[in-house]
Amino acid sequence: MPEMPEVEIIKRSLQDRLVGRTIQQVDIMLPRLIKWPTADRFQAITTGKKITSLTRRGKYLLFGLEDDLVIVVHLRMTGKLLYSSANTQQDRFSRIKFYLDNGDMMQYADSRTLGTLYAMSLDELWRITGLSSMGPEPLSEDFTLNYLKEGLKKHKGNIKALLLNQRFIGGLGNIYVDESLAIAGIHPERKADSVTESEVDKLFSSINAVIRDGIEHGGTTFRDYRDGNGHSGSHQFHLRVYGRKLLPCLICGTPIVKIEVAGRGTHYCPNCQR
DNA sequence: ACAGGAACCTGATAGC
DNA sequence: TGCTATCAGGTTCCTG
Repeated sequence: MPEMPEVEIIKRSLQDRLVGRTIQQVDIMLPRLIKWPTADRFQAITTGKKITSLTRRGKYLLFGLEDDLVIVVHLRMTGKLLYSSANTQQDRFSRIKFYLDNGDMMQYADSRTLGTLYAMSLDELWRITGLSSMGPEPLSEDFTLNYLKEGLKKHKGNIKALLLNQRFIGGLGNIYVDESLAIAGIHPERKADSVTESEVDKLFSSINAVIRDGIEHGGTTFRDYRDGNGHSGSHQFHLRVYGRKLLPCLICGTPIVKIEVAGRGTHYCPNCQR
């Protein structure tokens, strides 16, 4: 469900409330969500630990704990982290609860149960391949125009699949890729190596702009995305193509088309994007 | 290298 | 109303 802007907002909404708190109790209602180590070990090594930091890498959240331990969470499609008082009615899809030393809790809720959680020491993070092999993120120093240019040049496949590949760029997902391509005027089925110099320039700035705007608007709430306090974002009101099938393009009025590319629903303007 | 499909899962919604 | 099909902000693995 969430892409990098949504995960960033979740991080910001939880950071101040969690850092410094101690995890007093962990209830795991759905053990198979724990991918490392076992659910029992996860519970044993996190219980009683103080949370020392909360950071994000791509779509992963990393809860730093004392003793150089870390809890890693990937929300996949429908995962949520919700902070509340411990006696609040639990979410309908609550799967894991972290009870804190101040009488509050953070629950991991997930309707499709595709999310993944890990607990390990910092020097074991290499075990999470999606994390350790992740490419540079938009808005970061490592994500340069030249990196994008060279990467596109080397790829024979279509550009949408490449932009979705987290090894190439960390954090982009289906919505923000469609939006980036729309602003840059590039058809999602274009071969990556066919993109021209001036198009790469536009794409580079559109990727950064779309991610920056997404964060500024508190994320995109299309269905069930919420931040750590249960609040919706508003970037859905700023989307150019995603979810706008048959609606007029905001630039030229041509109806937005929806097709399948790289196995994902893909929206674009057939007039503006070539 | 790359495309396509399946798998992991469940819920909301559209269509009949 | 009730059944069936389709789709979903993600990632990984397998086959051709």
